[in-house]
Amino acid sequence: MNSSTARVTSEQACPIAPVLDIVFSRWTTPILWTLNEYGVQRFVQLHRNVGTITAKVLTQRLRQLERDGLVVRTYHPEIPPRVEYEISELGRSLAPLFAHLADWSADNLPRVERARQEFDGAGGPTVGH
Amino acid sequence: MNSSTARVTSEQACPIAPVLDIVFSRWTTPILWTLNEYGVQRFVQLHRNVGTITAKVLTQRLRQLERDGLVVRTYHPEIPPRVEYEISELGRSLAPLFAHLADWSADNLPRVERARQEFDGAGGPTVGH
DNA sequence: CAGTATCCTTCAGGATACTG
DNA sequence: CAGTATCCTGAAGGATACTG
Repeated sequence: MNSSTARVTSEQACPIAPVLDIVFSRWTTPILWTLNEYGVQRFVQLHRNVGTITAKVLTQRLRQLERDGLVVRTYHPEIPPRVEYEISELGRSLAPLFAHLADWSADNLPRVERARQEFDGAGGPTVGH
Repeated sequence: MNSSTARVTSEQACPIAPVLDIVFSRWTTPILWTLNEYGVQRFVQLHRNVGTITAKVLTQRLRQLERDGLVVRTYHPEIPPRVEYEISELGRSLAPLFAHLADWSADNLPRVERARQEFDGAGGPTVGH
């Protein structure tokens, strides 16, 4: 195995790979975003606010976020039960990053749109082949 | 449909949702990262450097990136053919964002790790239930 | 209310073989 | 070399029904 044939793992190829699973799994950004915007919410409220997600998947993602320390779950043993979800301090530390992303989006999404139209108009990769 | 029952789309719930498909689709960050680090590369080189990705999927992702204007593909009609991939200016504009992400990772990945161990050690969500 | 438990479908992505 | 063409599998996620 020499350096010209060695295959590399995606983690080696990309130092930010590990974070992606944590922060950018499906539904995690809508969940974190609404928790950050609207504060503490019960399960049903979150369900309504996060969009067209099923209860099963919402639960799965919330468990993952709780496990990773980005969200705090509080169970109140009442009847009927009350469960509240809140973004943690660690979760809140993502806010500047999300803002950065929103800025990039505002600045460059139009360029992406134009690139797509050119590409589609020209009819595929690299005209002439 | 009143405000207490209205269901919302994930795009409404999360302004950054549209960018995620563009920038954080699977394999896009390793591809962009290596193109940014090592400069212009031919298909096979990229294939070696990006990690354990198949040629088919690499082609798919490269097409998407080209279409979105993040990558430039140059076809040289020789025999054998030579194709070179390069990150575009638009693609390069993501560098600060990726750096931000790398910083967050360096600062907070350990916290995530600890949170996971606590969660797993405690045996699931919210002890007591 | 806040979830589970099942069943089911889809489809991204891998393996393999082939081509201009 | 730089891909495409096929086939195939597993795992994510939706629909639905049920429970403490």
